[in-house]
Amino acid sequence: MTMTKQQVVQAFRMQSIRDAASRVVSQHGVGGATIDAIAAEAGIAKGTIYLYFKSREELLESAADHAVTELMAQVAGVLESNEPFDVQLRRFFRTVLAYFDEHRDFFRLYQAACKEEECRSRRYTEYFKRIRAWVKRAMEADEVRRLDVDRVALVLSESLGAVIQRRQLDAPPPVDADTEWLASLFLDGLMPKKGKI
Amino acid sequence: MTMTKQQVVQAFRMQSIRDAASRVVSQHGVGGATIDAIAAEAGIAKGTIYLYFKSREELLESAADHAVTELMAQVAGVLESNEPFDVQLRRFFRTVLAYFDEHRDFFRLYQAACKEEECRSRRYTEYFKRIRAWVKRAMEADEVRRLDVDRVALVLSESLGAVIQRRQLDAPPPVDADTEWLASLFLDGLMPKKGKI
Amino acid sequence: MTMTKQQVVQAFRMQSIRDAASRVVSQHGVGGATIDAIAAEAGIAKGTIYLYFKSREELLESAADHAVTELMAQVAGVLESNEPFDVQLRRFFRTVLAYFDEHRDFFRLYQAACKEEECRSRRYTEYFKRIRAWVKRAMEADEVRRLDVDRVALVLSESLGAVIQRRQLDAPPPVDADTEWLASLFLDGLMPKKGKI
Amino acid sequence: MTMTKQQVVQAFRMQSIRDAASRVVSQHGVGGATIDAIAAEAGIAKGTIYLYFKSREELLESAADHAVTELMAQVAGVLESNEPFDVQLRRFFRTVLAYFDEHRDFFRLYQAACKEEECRSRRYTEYFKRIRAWVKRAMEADEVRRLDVDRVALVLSESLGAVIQRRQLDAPPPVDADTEWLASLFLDGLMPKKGKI
DNA sequence: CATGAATGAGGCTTCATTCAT
DNA sequence: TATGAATGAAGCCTCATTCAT
Repeated sequence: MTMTKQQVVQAFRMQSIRDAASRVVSQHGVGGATIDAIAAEAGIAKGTIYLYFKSREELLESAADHAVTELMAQVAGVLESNEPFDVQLRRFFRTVLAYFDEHRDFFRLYQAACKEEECRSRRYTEYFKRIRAWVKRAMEADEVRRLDVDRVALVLSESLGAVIQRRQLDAPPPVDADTEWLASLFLDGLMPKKGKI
Repeated sequence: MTMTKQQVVQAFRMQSIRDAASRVVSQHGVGGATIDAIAAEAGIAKGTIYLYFKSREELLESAADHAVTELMAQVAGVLESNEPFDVQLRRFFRTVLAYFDEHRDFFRLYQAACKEEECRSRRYTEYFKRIRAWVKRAMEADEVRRLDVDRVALVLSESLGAVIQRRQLDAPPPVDADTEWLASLFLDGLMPKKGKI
Repeated sequence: MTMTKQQVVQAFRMQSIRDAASRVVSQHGVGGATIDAIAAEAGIAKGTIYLYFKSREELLESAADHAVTELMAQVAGVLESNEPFDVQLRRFFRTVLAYFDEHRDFFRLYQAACKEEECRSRRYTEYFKRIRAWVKRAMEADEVRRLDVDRVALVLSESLGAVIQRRQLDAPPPVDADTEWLASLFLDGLMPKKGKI
Repeated sequence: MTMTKQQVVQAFRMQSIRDAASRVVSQHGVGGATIDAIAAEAGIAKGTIYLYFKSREELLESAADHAVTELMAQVAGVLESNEPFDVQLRRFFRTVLAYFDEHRDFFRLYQAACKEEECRSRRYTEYFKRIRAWVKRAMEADEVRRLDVDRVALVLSESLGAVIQRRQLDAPPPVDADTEWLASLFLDGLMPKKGKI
C-alpha cells in the first residue's frame, strides 16, 4: 500500500481534476462540462487532463465512480452494523443526505452522466448491491416485510436520491428532519396507524 | 376555440415533429437527437423544423411538455375521483406504469432533457402539483398520515419513475404486479404487521 | 448516364474541392494540407467539405484517385494503339510529361499521400497494370527483349515520375526533348552503338 | 580531428537518437514518428532529444542526412574505381540494393521526410552529384553514349529507388538478380539485339 | 546533463442555424 | 411554405516544445 511520491502526486492530481469536473457538471450540466471548462476550473491546461485521463468520457466516468466509491465507504459501516433495521435505516438516510449536503455537486453529475448509454455501471452496481444485501438480510431476519428485494432497494435509494436533489434547491430543512420523515414513511407507510392503539 | 384550417395543419405538423423527436431520443439518447436525425425521422427537411420551433432546445422542451401533458390528462381523472386513497393510489400507479409501457421512449427523453439546465419546468411542475394536491386532500381527510406533503408527493412520483426506468430493462413483470407491490409498500410500510391481528 | 441537375452540381462541387486540395498539397505538402487551408483555397467553409467527403483522408485519397484516373484516360489510347513499341513509348512519355506540365501539382500530392500507409492503391494499381500489360504484349510480339515484366513496367513509370518531378524545378526543357531522350535511353541502352554501323 | 571525451559521447548519443528515429519512421511512417515515440525507442526522456536537436524537423533531417552519408561512403569506392562502366554499374546497383536490404527502414524515412518541403537537400545532393560525376566521366571516356548527364543520373538513381521500394514488399528476389536485370536494361536497352550479329 | 509534467497552438469533425431558391 | 446546401462556432484531442526539478 506504500506509494511512491510519484504515485501520490498522480493520485492527487487525478482527484483534483475529478473534483473540478464534478464542480463544473454540477454548475453547467454534463453537456456543459467541456474539457475547456474543466481545465479552467482545475486551473490547468487542457492538454494536462489528457495526461491523466484518456478522454472526456473516461474522466466523467471516473469522477462518478470515485464519488460513488467514497459514498459507499461511508455507507458500508452503517449497513453492516448489528443494530435493528429501523435504526440502520435512519442512519443510512442521514449518512447519504449528509454526504450530499457536502457534495451537492455529485447527484446531477452522476445521474446525468449515466442516464444515457449503459453507464451507471460498475460502482453504482456495487453500491446498489450493498443496499440490496442489507435489505435482504433484514427480510430474512423478519425485521422487514417480505417484498421484492430488488424493488425495495431500488425505491429506497431512488427516493433518497429524489430528496437529495430536492434539497439542492432552496434552503433545505436540517438533515435530521428529512431523515426522520423518510424513515417514518418507509417503516410505517402512509396509512393512519389505526390499529396501533 | 375553433381553429382555422391553417392552425389545424400547423398543430398537426408540430405534433408530428414532436413525436419524431421523441422517437429519436428514445433510440439514440438526447445527445444523439440531432436536428438532422429528427428531420429524417419526421420525413421532412431540416429547415422545416425551424418554421415550427425556434430552436432545438425549444423543440425538445415542447416534446417533453406535451408528453407530460398527455400523461397528466390520463392521471387527472384518477386523482380527482372520490374513491378511497388506497384505491386511488393503486390506480395512479397502474395508470402511470401503463403509460410508460406504451411510451417507453418518453422517460429517457424527459429525464435526460431535464436533468441539465433548469428544465423539468412548467409542465412537470403542473403534474407534480396535481399529485401534491391529491396527497394533501388525502391527508386533510385523514386518509393518510400527516407528513410533509411535498416530500411525500416527491417520493411517490420519483419511486414510480425509478420503477418505470427499471421496467425498461429486461422483461418487466406485469403492470399489476408492480402496482400492487408499490401500493403495499407505501400504504403499510416495511415493518412486519405485528399488531394487525 | 444522364445525371439529374443535382448530381451534376454535386460532381462539380466535389471536383472543385479535389482541385483545391490538389493545389494546396502541391504548395504546402500533404502535411500542410489542412482542412482549413483546403476550404480557404476552395473559397468555401470548412464544414462544407464534410458535406462531400467523409474525412480529410477520404478527400485526399479521392483527389489522388481522380488525378490518376484522368491521366489513365489519356494514356489508355496510346497503349492500346497498334503502332510499333518505340512509337508507343515515345507517345506514352510525351502524354504523361504533358499531363504533368499542366498539373504539376499532382505528383507530390500523389507520391506523398501514398508513401505512408498502404495507399497508392486502387487507381494507381490500375494505371500500373495497364502499363504492365502493354509491356507484356510488346515482349510477346518480340518488339521488346524478354525481361522481368513487372520490373520493366516499374522502372519505366518511376523513371518517368522522376523526370516529371525534376521538370517541376527550374525551367524544364520542352516536353519533346525529354520524351526523345527517355525513349532513346530505354530503347537502346547506355552503351555506345558500336555494332550499329 | 581529435575529439574530447565529451564530444565523443555527444556524437554517440546523437547517432543513437537518429537510429531510434529511423527505426520509428520505418515502423510507423513519418507521421507516426512523434517525439514521444522516438524517445521511447531510444530509451531516453523526451526532453533529452532537445539537448541534441533543435527540433523534430532537424532531427529527422539529420537522420536522413546521416543515412545518405553512410550510403555514400559505401558507394564512393565503387564509383571511383578504374573498372569499366558496365562493371561499375553492376557493383553500384548491387551495393545500393544490399544497403537497403539491411536498412529498409531508411527509404520511407528519406522519401517521406523529403517529399514535403524542400528537403532532399544537402546530402542527397552530394550523393546525386557523385553519381552524376561518375556518369559524366564515363561519357567522356566514351564508355557510355552521350546523353543528358543530369537526366541519366536521375533515371539511374530513381529507378534503383523504385526497385528498392518494390523489394520491400513480398519476398524479393536475390540482390544479384535485380542487379543483373537492371544493368542489362540500362546497358543494352529494351530493343531486341538484332544487330549484334 | 537528464527528466517528464505541463503547456497550448492547431488539427479534425460535428451540428445548430440560416437563407437563397 | 418547404427545402437542404452552406456556414462557422465550438468541441475533442494530439503533440512539439518548454522548464522547474
